[in-house]
Amino acid sequence: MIFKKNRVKLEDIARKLNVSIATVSRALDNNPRVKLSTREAVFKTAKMMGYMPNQIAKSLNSGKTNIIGVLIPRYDEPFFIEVCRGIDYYARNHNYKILISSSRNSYASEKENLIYFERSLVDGIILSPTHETKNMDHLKNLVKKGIPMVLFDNITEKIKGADHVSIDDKKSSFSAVEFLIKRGREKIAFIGGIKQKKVFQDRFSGYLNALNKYKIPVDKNLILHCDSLHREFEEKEILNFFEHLQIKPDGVFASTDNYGLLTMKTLLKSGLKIPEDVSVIGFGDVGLGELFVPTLTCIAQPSFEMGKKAAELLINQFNQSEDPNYKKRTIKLATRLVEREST
Amino acid sequence: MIFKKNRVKLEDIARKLNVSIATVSRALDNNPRVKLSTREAVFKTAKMMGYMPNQIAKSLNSGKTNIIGVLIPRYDEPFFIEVCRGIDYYARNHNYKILISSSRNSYASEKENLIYFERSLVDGIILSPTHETKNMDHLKNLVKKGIPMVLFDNITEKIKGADHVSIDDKKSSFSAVEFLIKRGREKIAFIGGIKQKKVFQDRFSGYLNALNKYKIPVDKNLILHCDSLHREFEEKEILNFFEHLQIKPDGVFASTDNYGLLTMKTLLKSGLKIPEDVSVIGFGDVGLGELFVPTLTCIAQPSFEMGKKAAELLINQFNQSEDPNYKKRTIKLATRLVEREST
DNA sequence: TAAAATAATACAACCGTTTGTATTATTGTT
DNA sequence: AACAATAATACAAACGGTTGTATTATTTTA
Repeated sequence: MIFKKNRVKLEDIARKLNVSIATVSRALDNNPRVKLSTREAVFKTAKMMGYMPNQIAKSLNSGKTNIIGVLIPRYDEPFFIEVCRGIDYYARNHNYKILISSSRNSYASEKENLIYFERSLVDGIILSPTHETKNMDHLKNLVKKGIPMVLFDNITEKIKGADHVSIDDKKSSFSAVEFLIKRGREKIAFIGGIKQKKVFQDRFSGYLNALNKYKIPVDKNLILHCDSLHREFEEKEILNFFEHLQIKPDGVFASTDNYGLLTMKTLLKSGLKIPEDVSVIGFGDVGLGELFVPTLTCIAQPSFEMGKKAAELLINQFNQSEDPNYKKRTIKLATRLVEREST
Repeated sequence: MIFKKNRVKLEDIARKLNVSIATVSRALDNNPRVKLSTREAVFKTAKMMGYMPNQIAKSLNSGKTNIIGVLIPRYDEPFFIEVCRGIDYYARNHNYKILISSSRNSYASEKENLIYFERSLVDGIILSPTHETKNMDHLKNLVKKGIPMVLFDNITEKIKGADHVSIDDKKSSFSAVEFLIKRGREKIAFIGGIKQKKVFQDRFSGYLNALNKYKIPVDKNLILHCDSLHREFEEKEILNFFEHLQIKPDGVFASTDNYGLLTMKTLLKSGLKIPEDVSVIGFGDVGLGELFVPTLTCIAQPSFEMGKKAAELLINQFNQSEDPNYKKRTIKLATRLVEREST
């Protein structure tokens, strides 16, 4: 690291001006304790020498890094990227940077990443637990140590001392399915994601609740829980499911937009017309739905907002860190149904 | 930052065991200079007390952060996310972390972010310049200071002392257009991106070169350079373009997959059949093309590989940092044409 | 013009590690 | 048992800043 050795530091400026390091430090901070003329000289010299403060040294003695650790289950999911954008947006405006990491759907990796965050002294953590994360002790321990934390999206279990941001998955999917039912659909298929994941469990519950309310019998054949962790396999799973279906559905509730698109693709190929023969509704609204023909009706989840809110809650925690009774919050953001051509 | 105050540090372990801090430090490092029994006691106590090394202090001391700064023009472009995944993959395996930031297509923000990277003492930088970045002085200065750097994707100008990774945009788009021509297409439209951006200029050149070679006259009406910086507007631009076209094209070369999909959507809506009436070919292969019906033929750009390669080059630079004559490299990764249903 | 008040600056400790060197403890040799 | 050799550990400086307190320089006051 040659370049780090040659860095201009306070000492260099001090030597050049024949003043102490402390004076230079205060001068750059525009501290009135330093004579104006000295301050000006320091500024000038600092600029001339190309001085750049060493953030590491600052952090070491302030105990603050101004970095928020963000842990998501995967990068290749537009929802998470949107959330990150939201976090970044809010954080940037409040002088924080974000350090994003992916747990790649692995509990072990989640733990590892959190350890790294802790070692690096991030000021706080925002994360969405993986589907493998059943035991929350690693999170509870961090919170117990006093590390500010906000959970979002897939909240299996609430953690005392942390904030939570999510949507009401049950209610949202209920209304999606109800929407199909009110349009006269009765053979409604469900395409879910990894069964162990809370959000998908909830979306499934919502589906069941809606059928129940309208006294529509549940047909197990119309239910698919995808469990591919990678894009390439999802399509095959869905294709396979519809190919082997005896009864053709007249409606499909897909628990993500991606599943919704793959469903439409499969159905179209099998010769069905959307929405005439079958209506399809997705979940997420991550920008994919509008690309397709027909465009996909879906439950719009406010991803960017979710990120912004998570960052806001976290930064509030920072500012309240002196107050042990600061009340943590659980926020459910509103979703809405965006009607497009597929229904 | 209460939690940082309560952190267990070497001193606490040292005090408990009645040894010096230096001994604890060496013991945890498994240094044979420390008696085995002492080492064991230190390990045990460290574990018991929940010791976690302070990365900031380590970095200050070593002058190494083990962090790679990654700067991309935008988050909401799957290509960049794929590149980041590739960087992350390689970096992770070599004990580096990545700090991703977005310049949001702004030259000013690019400069700001680089300053932040420099202050934070990242060990090196991987970036894709924005379309606004004409003057490369800020990059040259960093390189001159000795900061390892790798540029990828949109390389306006090569920087002496940095590595470069990209594809051959001209050749790739040439072959895309040639492919259409060989299929008998003659009225081939071009959908480009921001004109100021090198990659799009090159893709346009490739288009022109192909027409030239096959003596097909260039029709300005068939050429569109999109300059929306946000998703929402791109569709309108493309819709508008095709609506006002007098002559209907029999082929379209879209310089990104997203443009390709939007094009297909527009053409399908106007009643044309793909690929019967018009063939469409995209660029990127970022996972969108397979969702659509018909699936999109495209030039596949090895995004993940590009990230991996960039990280590899950067980390090589780290290891050669003592050698001022270490030869920097410019790598062009191969693209390939993936034929799907749209042609 | 000397003492008091205040402005300007310097000194030194600290943040939590690492690491070269000095010191002390233990072992081996005769 | 005395000394050398070696093992084990302690001391202290360094990384680059910040900040409380001490010191020096200047101005004000009587």
